[in-house]
Amino acid sequence: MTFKGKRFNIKNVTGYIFEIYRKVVCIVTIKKVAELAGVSTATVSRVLNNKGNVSARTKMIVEDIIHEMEYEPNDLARMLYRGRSNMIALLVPDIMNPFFPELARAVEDTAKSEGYTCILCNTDGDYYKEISYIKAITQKKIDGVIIVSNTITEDEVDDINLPVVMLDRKTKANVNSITIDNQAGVQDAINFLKSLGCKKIAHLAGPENDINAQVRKDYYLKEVGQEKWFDSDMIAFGDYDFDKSVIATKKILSNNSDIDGLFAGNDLMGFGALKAAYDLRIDVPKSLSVIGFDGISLGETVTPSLTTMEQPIYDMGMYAVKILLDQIEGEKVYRHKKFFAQLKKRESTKQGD
Amino acid sequence: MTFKGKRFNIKNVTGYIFEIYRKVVCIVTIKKVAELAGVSTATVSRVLNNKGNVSARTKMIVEDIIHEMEYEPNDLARMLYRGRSNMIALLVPDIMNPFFPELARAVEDTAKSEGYTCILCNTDGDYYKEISYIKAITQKKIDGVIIVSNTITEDEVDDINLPVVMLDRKTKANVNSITIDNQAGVQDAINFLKSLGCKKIAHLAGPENDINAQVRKDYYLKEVGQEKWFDSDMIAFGDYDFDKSVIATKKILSNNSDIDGLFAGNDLMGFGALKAAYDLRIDVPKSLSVIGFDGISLGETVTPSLTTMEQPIYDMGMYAVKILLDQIEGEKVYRHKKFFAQLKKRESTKQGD
DNA sequence: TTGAAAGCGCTAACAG
DNA sequence: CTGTTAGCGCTTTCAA
Repeated sequence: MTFKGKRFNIKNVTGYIFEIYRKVVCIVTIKKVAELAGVSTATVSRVLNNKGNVSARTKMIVEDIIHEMEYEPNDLARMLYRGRSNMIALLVPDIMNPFFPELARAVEDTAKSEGYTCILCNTDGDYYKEISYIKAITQKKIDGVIIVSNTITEDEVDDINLPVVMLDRKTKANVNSITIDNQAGVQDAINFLKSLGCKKIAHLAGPENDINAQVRKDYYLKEVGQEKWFDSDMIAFGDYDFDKSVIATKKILSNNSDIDGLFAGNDLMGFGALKAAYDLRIDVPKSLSVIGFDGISLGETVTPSLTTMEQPIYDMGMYAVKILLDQIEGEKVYRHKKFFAQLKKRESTKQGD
Repeated sequence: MTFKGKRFNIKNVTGYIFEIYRKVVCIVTIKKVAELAGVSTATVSRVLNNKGNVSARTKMIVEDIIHEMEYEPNDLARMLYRGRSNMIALLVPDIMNPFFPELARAVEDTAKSEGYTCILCNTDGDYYKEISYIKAITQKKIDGVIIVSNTITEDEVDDINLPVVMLDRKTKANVNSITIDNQAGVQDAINFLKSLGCKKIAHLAGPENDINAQVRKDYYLKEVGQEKWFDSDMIAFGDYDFDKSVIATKKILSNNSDIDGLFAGNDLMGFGALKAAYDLRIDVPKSLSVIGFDGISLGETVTPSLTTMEQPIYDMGMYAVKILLDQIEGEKVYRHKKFFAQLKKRESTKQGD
C-alpha cells in the first residue's frame, strides 16, 4: 500500500492515523493516551514515571501509544501538583556587563545538569525592578533565586519566601552567601605592583554606592595610605564604567606624571585605564603597570592584555547553584562560602622574575 | 497593648494574627482568602482579576484580606488553566560570546515590558542540546522561542510545536526570521577599506560550518576575487575564536607584508587581528586598517578601538520578541525582517575625510 | 496489577 | 451581585 508516495504496512498505517489524530486534535493529554491504550490515566502515569507496578504487556502497549502520539507530559500540571517548578532565577544588574555572562553560563550549565531551568533577570541595580522580579518569581513558584545586588536591603532579602543565595555580598547569617575575599585580593594586587618596583600607585575606584567597590578602595587605602607619596589625589572614580574610567585616568595621570602603577577596581575600568594611557602615549607596562580585578575573559583580548586579580567566576556560579539546590531539596544549614582571587599576570604589568 | 516591643491597636493585632497564620500555614491560597473573607473563591478571583461584578463592599473586604495575608496567586495554576505560561525562551550558542549578552538584554527587556519572563538556554551549537532544550520548552508550555543556531535543520524547526523566530538565519517561508544583510554589510566594509586606499585586503573568516561566516566570506570573494593582487592566501580562518585569530593573522601577515587592510568576519576575530598586529609591531591603522563585523560594545574598549560594521543588535532582539509575541497572540502571517549593518568608524582604520 | 477518585490552585460558565 | 460546579493535566492514595 502506498500513500503520498510513501510505502505503508499495517504498522505504518496505524502510525499515520495517529499522526493525523495528533495534528488535528492537537493536544495529546494523558487522558487520550489512556483511552487509546485502553487503560486508566493512573497506569499511564505509572509508566511515565516508572513508578509502581505495571505488567510488562501493559507497559509496552502504553509506551507504544506514547511514542506513536508523540505524547509529552504537560510540565505545568506536574509543577502544580508538586508545588514546584524545577526552575531557578538569576538576578543580575545587567547581563551586558562582561562579568555576568560567565556567571550566567555557570549558573545555567549547573542548573541544567541538575534538571533545572534558568530564568534571567536584569535589574539594573534598580530597587523596584528587583522587588517586582522577586514578586513575579514567587508567584511563578520558581524554586529558588540567586541574587547579585548592591541595592536590595537585608530586610527585603529576609522577606523573600524562597531559597536565596546572595552573590558578592555579605549577608545576615540566615541567608546563604558567596563572596570574594577582597582584602586578600587587593593586598595581592598592591603587593604585586610594589614587587615590580612601582613607587606611586593610583586607584581607579568603582561607584560610591557599591559595597565591593568601597571595600576594595578601603583595602587599597589600608595598603598604601601610610606611604609618603600617598595623597587623596591618588584615587579616581571610574564608576565601573569604561568611558568614565578613561576620563578619570587621564586626569589623574596628567596631574601626576610620576604614577607608575594603577590598580583598577574592576577589569572594565582597567580597560579604560589602558585606553587613557594609550591616548596619552604613556607606555604600558614600561612606564605604567596596570592591574585590574575580576578576571573577565575579555581581559586577554585588549592590548596590552590586562593583568588582573582573577575571580573564579565560573566556580562561584556553580557553587551558588549547588548551595541553592541543597536548600531547595531541604538542607537547613545556611552556607557562606568565600572565594579567593588569584593573580593573573599578563602584559599590562612589567615582567618580573 | 504591646507585644515584642511593638505597639498594637486592634487593627494591628488582626494583622499580627494573620501574619502568624501566614507563617505557620505557609501557603495562602485563594480558598483560604475566600474562607476568611466569607465569600466564594469565584468572588476572590473576580476581585483578583478585576473582572465581573463585585459589590464595592465585598471588594474591600476581600482586598483587605488579600493584603493582610499577603496573598499572591499561584501562577502555575493560572498557567495550567490558561494553557500558557507567559514565558519565552532564548536559545543561543553561548552567552559568553560577547554578541549575545546585548541580544539577551534586548530580548529580556522587551519580554518583560510585555509581561513575559525569559528563559536563557546555552546550546553550544550542539545539536542534541538544542533538541533537548526544545523538548523541555515544549513540555513546560513555554509560549514561544527565539533561536540562534546554525546547526538545527529546517525540518527540526518545522517540527517545533510552538511559535518560533529564527535569528541570523534564513529559513523556510513558514518560519519567522530576522537576518542581517550580509551582502550590503560586506560590500560596505570592503568599499570603505578601498576608499581608504587599501591595496591588498585580507579576510579573517569564521568557521566553515557557520552559514553567516560562509556568506561573508563569499561576499568578500565577490568583492575582491577579481583583483590582480588577490589569491587564496588572502583568507585565513579565525573560527570566531580570539586565539585562533591571533595565530591565523600572524601567519597571513608574515607571509604577505604588503597587506594593508583586513576584514574580520566578526569583532572577536577583529580583536585577534589587532593583537596579532601589536605583537608583530605592525602599526594599526597606519600600516594596516582593520575592520570587524558585529558592533559589540567591547569594540570601543580595545586599543586601538575597532572599526566595525555595526549590527543593530538591540533592535534585532527587540523585534524578534515583537514578532514572537504577535505569533503567540494569534497572528497568522510569518515575517522575515532584514536588518542592515552600519559602518562604525573607530581607530583601527585610517582616518579618511 | 489496575482503576476510581480526590486534589494541586485557579478561572469561568451557569444559575440563582 | 454571588455561589456552585466543572475542569485545566497530572499524580497518588485507596480499593478492588
